Amino acid sequence: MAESAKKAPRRTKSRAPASRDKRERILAAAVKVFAKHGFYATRVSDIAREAGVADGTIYLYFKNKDDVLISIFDDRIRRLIEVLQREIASCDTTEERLRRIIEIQLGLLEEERDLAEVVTVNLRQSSRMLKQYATPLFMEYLGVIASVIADGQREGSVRSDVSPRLAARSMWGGLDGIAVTWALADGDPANLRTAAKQFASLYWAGLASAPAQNPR
Amino acid sequence: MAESAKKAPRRTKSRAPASRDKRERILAAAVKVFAKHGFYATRVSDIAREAGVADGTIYLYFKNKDDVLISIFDDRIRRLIEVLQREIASCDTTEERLRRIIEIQLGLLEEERDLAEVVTVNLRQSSRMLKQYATPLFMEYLGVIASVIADGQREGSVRSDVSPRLAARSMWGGLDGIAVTWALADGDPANLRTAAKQFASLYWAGLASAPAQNPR
Amino acid sequence: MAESAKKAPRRTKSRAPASRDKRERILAAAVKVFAKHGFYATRVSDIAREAGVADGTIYLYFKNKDDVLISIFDDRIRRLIEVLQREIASCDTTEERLRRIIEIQLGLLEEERDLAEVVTVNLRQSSRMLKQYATPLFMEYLGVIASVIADGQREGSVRSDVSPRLAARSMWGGLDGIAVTWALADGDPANLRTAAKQFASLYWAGLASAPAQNPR
Amino acid sequence: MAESAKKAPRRTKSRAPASRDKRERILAAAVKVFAKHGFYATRVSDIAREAGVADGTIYLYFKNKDDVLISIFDDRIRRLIEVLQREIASCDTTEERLRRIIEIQLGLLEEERDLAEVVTVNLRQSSRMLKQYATPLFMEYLGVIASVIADGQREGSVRSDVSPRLAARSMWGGLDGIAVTWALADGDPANLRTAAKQFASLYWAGLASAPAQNPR
DNA sequence: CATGAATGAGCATTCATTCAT
DNA sequence: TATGAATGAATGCTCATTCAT
Repeated sequence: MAESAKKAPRRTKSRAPASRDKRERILAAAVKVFAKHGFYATRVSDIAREAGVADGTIYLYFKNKDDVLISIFDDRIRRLIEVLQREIASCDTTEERLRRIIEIQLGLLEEERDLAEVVTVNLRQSSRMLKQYATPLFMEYLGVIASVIADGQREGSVRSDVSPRLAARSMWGGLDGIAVTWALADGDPANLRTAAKQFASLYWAGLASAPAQNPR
Repeated sequence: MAESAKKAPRRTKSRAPASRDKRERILAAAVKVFAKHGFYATRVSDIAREAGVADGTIYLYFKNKDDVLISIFDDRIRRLIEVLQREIASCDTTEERLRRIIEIQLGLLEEERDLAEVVTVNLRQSSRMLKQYATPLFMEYLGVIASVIADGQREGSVRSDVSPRLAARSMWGGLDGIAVTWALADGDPANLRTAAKQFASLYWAGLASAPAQNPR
Repeated sequence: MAESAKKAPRRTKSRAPASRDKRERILAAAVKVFAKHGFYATRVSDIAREAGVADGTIYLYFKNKDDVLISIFDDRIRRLIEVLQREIASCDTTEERLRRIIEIQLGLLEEERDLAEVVTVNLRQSSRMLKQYATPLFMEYLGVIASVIADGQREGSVRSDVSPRLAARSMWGGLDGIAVTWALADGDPANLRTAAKQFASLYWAGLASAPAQNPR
Repeated sequence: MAESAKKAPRRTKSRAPASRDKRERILAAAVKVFAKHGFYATRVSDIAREAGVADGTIYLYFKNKDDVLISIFDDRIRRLIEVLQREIASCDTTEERLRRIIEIQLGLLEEERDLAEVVTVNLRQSSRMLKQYATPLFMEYLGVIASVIADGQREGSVRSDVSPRLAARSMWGGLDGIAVTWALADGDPANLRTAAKQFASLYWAGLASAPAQNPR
């Protein structure tokens, strides 16, 4: 504290909206490095360097490394759910709603590929504790999709012989499968948009109650 | 934990049968502990204890811990592909073939839940190296499904406006999504069988070229 | 544990100087334990304990165990070379210079017997990497001696029918041979001083260009 | 023993003068690999492979890895001492005897460079136990040289103001120094022979009692 | 609040040695 | 005797976490 020569430069940002800002910066950094190297291969110091803070600082905002990952889920997925719900509300038909969800979930890959990678890849490795935290949130996300489907069943646009929950699971899984292989293989945005359209068509064809919905 | 079955022979050093048998035992043990604690949380000594061998013995059969995981993929998935191809050959229609694949992939969960967990969970965490090894094999697996779909398109039973590759991806993903949430949630075999039926219906409805295949 | 000696200076927040101290302490500890047990038999934790630091701390200052040994060579021999050159500069004749070198090299044994042991013993075991690092430095040391001899030849005090390089090698070897056997055998400082005198006489007699240099 | 398919090939030599022969082969192999990689970096299995025997076989002939190195010293140096003594006996003058010793010790490098490397390099690393065994033998070797010098002093050809023991040490050391740097640097046999001549001249000039022995 | 040097538990891997065959 | 699969103790190194400044 008495060392003069040190305080001067202060390269760690402008000090103003500190707390909130720094937490955010750490999360963003974590998303980036987790996506690149995976949770286990990422060192806390990697996150710190990427965020431009000291290692110890991370422990002022998060309980431990696990907590950083948990917080990503918490922050980001919660936000995603909000976006989803807003979009859903602005759609008129169930088909449109599902199409929108598909676009958003796959679109996430383009806009925030890192985040998608983290959510997708890291949901599974996780320690027990992490699983405990991440699962409910993930279930909530699935719940949003499931309720769109359930609503569709109620209004008659969706066949009633499938469990909304199951349909939601398989939709999420299908999208995830596309995402994983897309990331593994080409990574071309154009292909992704084509994939979104085809998947939507496929999925809605499977789900719609009416006859003849397969486009010729 | 195999306590009973193991203690009897105990360090009587039944040297003879060795090699093949022991490698197999290590792999089986690895599947078990990887499934329970995940790849990263599993120590090599855990595998060794489970397999009833010394730590060092593992290195007589595998290059390192990564190699154990890779070998699981290699051995097991290769076997799975063989089973799949045999089953496919014995089916008459594309619908039947896809239904069979769905049953097998989900059925794997019941018979070899640990293996399914390992394959499912660990395909993604993995180091670069692992990814390198696992991906081609996984692509081969997808290829089997894709070719069934392509065949279906050729014979006219499958709509031709979707890429077989994409359809395969989303099918695998859907099944995987069901598997993950099933494992995370209930884990009741009955539910799994129901899920298989519903998913098959859903998926085929989406994929079939003809009209009106949605059961009333 | 160095409790006392450490807390005092603690002034400079600028990590480097504070570090300097600890790095030095680790090197000193390493010299001590390497000398006692040899490089291979010494565990990193031995060095750490001797230095009063944690195992991990060593890796803040050195890349690995090899690097510790390399650093000893680097630091110490560089220092030795400097001393040598300063001393050489302050001598008037070649004979005096060589006598001085002999005294210094053998004298090192008394003052820093551990260091001498490490330098002497470990120059040879070493991994390839170590050899790579140690050799050039050692060659530089030999070069100092060789240039003294070459100067002697130029001014006519040293016979010109021997290669300065070879003469330097054999001088270093002779001193080293004395050192090794001295350490192995008695270890009596008095004997060492006698040895230094006799060797100087012997060596100069062999090297001098003039006749009759054997003292009666 | 009951496995038929195994005994047939019998690639492990002709079985006749087994024991002696095999021990010898192991020692020769050990010299080779110790020279190449050093004692510590050499695995017992390396020696075994080089010798064409099984790992376990080595323990039928030697107590442990250390014992192999000790045995090399014992066998080889004992032999070297014998050679030296025979050669010495066949020389007429002290000068000639020393010249012969120099030639033999340096010549060893050419003929049995590996052995020289082992003796030279490994004398020093060694565990305590090894030191215990190797030192006396080494001292015996030095004793041979020392006694030649002592004889020379008695007959008046060698100056009497140096300790024969010290002279022997420095001679061995000088030769060793030349050897080490020769191995490190060029490795050209021609240079080695030149070195032998120069060193002999240098050394004898230093040691001789008479005046004017420096060749013009 | 922020820092980053220090800590030390934890773990993969190696390899000398044993021993059933 | 000879074998080599199996053993398991031993250890270098990493990295999440702490805490004095």
